Amino acid sequence: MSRKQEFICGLSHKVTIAVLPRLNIEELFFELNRRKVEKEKSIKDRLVSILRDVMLEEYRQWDRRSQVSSPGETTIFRQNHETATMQENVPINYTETLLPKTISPDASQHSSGPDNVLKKENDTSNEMLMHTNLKELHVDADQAHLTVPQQDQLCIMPSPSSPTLPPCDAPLIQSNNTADSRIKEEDFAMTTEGEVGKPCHDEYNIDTSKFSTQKLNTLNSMNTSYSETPLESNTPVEEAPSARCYLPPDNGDVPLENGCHMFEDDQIKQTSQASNHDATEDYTDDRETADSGLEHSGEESNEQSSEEKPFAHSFSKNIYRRRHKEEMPFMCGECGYRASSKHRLVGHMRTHTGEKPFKCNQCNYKTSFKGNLVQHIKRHTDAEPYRCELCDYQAYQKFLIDRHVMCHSGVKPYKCEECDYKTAQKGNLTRHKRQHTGERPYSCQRCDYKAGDRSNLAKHIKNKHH
DNA sequence: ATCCTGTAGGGAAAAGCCCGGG
DNA sequence: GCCCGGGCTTTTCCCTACAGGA
Repeated sequence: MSRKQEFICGLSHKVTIAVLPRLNIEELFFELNRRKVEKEKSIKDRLVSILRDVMLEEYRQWDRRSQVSSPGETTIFRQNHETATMQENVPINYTETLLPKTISPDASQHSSGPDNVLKKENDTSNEMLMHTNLKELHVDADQAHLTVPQQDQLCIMPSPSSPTLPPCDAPLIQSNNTADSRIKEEDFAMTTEGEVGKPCHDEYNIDTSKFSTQKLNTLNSMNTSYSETPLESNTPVEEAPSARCYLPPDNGDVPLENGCHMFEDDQIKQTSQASNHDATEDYTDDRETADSGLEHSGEESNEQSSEEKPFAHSFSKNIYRRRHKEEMPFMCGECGYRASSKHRLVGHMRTHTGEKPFKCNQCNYKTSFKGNLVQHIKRHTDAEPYRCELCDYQAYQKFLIDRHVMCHSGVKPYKCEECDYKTAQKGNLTRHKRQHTGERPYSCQRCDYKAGDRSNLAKHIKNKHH
């Protein structure tokens, strides 16, 4: 798929088809419903496949229309779900990502009304959240010149009776205008869904009346200052963060910079809490029981520990599992990455901003993650705590010693599908496959030589041109 | 000289796990 | 006691360099 397609077929401004597998099944259903595609009971992979096909078809239709229309000029418009069909309007981009909190069989029974408009409900357990990023309508740079149409072409003016639609009083911002990445209230505009409140499936009903717009109050002045203590003798220097992070004023969704949003999923929370009891009965964790026996080795101590706090132990652990494995309420609007907590998402956002606040004071190394700096600093020490029992190899990372031991064992889990080649490292298989594809991405600047491996090109240059 | 492979170093990013405070 | 934020550690993925045999 071309980069162009990747960007155009997104669920929202920058979310691409590649993100589809990371969406919740509820989100997939919702997006399908939004596109008026008949859904079926299906596993998530199937839904992803369906939605991907739909999005590609939309793009193809749009592409054909673009070619028919005057070349060199493309108009941004939004799909009017009320009046237009997919054949008539093919969206370049969607400006909002709607995240239903849950799919309830009786969701259609939920009331809807004006009270829900832009209202932070006291009980948010049933609230479905959405976020918008109208201002970040991105179109690939190599696309045709964009003409911003009139406001009525851009925005779907919400019906007065629509319970979820704030007024659209601002035109969409031209896609390449990204100077100010902050989301303003005026930038919000929800499309009126033709299927609002209408069951989309016998069992999976999405009541869009339960959606509310995210809270728009951003605390721009808040700074994500880092207060890292120096790492022992190496004392990594900490840079002042250049990017600000938008933190939630309350329980609302949180727009972060660069289209990053956080979602508060109270419904999921409630569901998880409701399931806590059952989960605790099934939960066992060998490692934790082992840890509890540090002072008293053996099964006895473990059993004793469990007896002392039979419920607290499993409940606490269960909370951990719920937090870190089941709930992922914080989503990055850039790539669809989901995090279990805000600080994880903040860290993730550094991968998009390029912020690298952690610096090694012994070299120029910078990183976005403190843990990586800790790993890096080990390089500057002589300590290599991991040693191979079969040879003299030593490593400062456990992963390195594990991989090394794998070489001794002769285990080669990566197999080529086209020949009998096997290897212990995935990268080797990737490199090997270039033989079958004939790919030689590394070209010599001084002759016609091309290599499938960078090191071979380096050898060639060294031998031929030096 | 070139191709191919094995091995290993290291960075980036995310996940796992834990703890303290509200 | 519970929940949340956040810190530290570990794991995973990927790219790359280097050496050596064919």
